[in-house]
Amino acid sequence: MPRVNRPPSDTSAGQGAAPTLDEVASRAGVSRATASRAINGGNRVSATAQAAVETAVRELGYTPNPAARSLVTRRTDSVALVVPEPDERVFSDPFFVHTLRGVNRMLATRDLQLVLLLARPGEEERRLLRYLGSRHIDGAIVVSHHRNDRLADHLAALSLPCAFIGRPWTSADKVAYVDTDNLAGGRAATELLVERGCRRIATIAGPGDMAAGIDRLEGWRTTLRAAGLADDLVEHGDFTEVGGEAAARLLLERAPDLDGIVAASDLMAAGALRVLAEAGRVVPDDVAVVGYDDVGVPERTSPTLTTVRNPIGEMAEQAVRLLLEQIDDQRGPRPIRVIFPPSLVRRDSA
Amino acid sequence: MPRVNRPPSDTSAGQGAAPTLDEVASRAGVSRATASRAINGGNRVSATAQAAVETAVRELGYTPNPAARSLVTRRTDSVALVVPEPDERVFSDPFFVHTLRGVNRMLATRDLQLVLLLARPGEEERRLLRYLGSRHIDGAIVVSHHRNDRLADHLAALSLPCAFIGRPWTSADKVAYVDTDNLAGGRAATELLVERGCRRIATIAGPGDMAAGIDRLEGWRTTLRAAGLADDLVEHGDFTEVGGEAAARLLLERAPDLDGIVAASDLMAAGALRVLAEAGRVVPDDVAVVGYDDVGVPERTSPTLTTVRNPIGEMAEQAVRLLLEQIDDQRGPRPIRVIFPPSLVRRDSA
DNA sequence: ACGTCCAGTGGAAGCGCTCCCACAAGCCCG
DNA sequence: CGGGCTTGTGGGAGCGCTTCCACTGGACGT
Repeated sequence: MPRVNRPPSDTSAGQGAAPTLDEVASRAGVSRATASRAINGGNRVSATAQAAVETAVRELGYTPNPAARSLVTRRTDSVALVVPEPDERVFSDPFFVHTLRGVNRMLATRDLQLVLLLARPGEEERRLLRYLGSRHIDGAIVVSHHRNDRLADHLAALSLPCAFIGRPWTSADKVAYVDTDNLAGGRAATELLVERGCRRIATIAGPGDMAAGIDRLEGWRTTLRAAGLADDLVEHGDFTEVGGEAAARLLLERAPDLDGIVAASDLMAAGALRVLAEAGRVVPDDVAVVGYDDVGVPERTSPTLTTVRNPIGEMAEQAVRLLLEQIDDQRGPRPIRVIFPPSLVRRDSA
Repeated sequence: MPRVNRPPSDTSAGQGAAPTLDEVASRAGVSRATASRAINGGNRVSATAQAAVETAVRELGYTPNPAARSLVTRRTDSVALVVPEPDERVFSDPFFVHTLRGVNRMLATRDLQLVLLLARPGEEERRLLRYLGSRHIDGAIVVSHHRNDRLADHLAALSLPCAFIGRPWTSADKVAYVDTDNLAGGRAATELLVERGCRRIATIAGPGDMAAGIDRLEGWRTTLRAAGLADDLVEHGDFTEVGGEAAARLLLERAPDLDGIVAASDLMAAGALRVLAEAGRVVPDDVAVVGYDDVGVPERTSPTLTTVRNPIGEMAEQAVRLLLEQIDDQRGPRPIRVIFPPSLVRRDSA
């Protein structure tokens, strides 16, 4: 006695229920196995069978059931983008936005889906880890920003394929990551000003709990010391324009004679430009300004911003590539790292 | 002869392989059925069995396999957030960012995952629709922004549970959506200025292909006409600060005597404030300014911005609620709509 | 002529889970 | 004290798919 569990109406063409592989197979006059092969790349399938299956698929509007598929393949074809989000900064940051788009674009080419995981530390982090450990996704890309973020440890322990964008604070030797050389970037920006003849060079540094902030500041500092200049003019900003304005005002107050500013982000540099203009300083003649990132902002300021280019697109791309490698040859995660060199982009502000 | 397909090493405790329900069950001394019940809410399970299962789960570090589960339940417990993304505007818009966070927060409470789907019209849209039609997700939230966006039609045809944030351009009678009354908002802002005594009131409108832009503009226009004032001072911006600056400059040039500006976003209003300050106009005495949205920006401008509050958080929340209703009682999608009234928030700029 | 090989194929065994159903107790009621 | 409950339980049948394996027949080498 065959089981008939479906609603009676379903005996008909059944618009409501999605077609299954069985239906495709019988319509194409082949077995389920052959139909499956035909659909997945057509290995070891005769041309006739292939064509028949393709026709059946089209006529039925068949789409494979992803749950059934991933139950057996143990792949979900989706990867997580993990964003520790202690505040809204992440989103206002063009850096992050471009990362997101880069990752998304790259994944799309491989037909992988992006699952966005926002998680503040604390309760949400537990949820996050639980999720990551549940075979929901094939791997994770982590936008690593903040200091006390033990995600890398946990991911390494989970042995889930993952790639960090930005060096993780812990377990940097256990996971794969891409990064730029922020130290070199900070140095390059500062050296430009020194060579230009600036002698009183300030910096608007990033937050002290983010690698990008710390390293760029350090690059600024070493360069100044090497040049025998004072390195006392430091104000921290939060990578935003408003933060940059506030910092610039403070600096101007502390050192009315300053003749150069290295900002740790373009947005902060833009804020500084505005403050300098208000204060009647001419850029770059009175004060030269260098930004950081070069994504979107620098062309639009006035004057246009000389900046250190952060190859965000390539970084995102590379991160995805590292991730896919790990997913593909399942020897587990491997701690590869790729560091991109920064490059100076000269425009009008310095 | 039993099938032994696993690698030999797996006979042992098998750290590598994830534990299955079977293992939990046998460890707890119950059947798989009982274990399943215990894990899913514990209905019709004795206290002892419940406890035994919970212990086993903990000891084994068991997590249900989502693929297996959704294969039978026909639920994936994840919903898509669809963002038509013709350009980067979406991300720089605080409105969008807050929507994202609101949706995410709301979904988190129900343990649903957010799958972010960015799709430019064109090739990517095909991919998107294919994805949506494949039982990958239980439903979709669509941030509806742009005019020639036929997503609503397609979703209605797919009969996939969905909810739009912002009235869709087509099929508005077939799908559920939440929106604010942008017309009323535009009116309220303008009326405030009229009552204040402004007589030469300009507007910085949003893009002409977005509902929010059009409706707010229309609200401005009807109010001015009703008051017997001229409605010729219109400049369009792109919802950004830079756009607002440009528009304000243009307006000031066209009508040096203007005494009021209604901006379709806070960011544009902030840009206008800056231009007005540069031009030596005192806000609100010379020129009164009203913004729109009230999310983050208005408190930080100087002077602080009077604005029309857009209840973004509640909208996102409500959208998720509409979606969940449809998902829960599977009578298919229903075209409910919820319109939020805007409210005026008075600060210093008007 | 015969074995060998290999491209194609279908049968069937699961992947790990939920849930229907049958069944065993214990309970209360008349 | 037997019939009906409710409550808890396990057996087992799938969900829709991939993939192992055994098998066929024709092309090929010797």
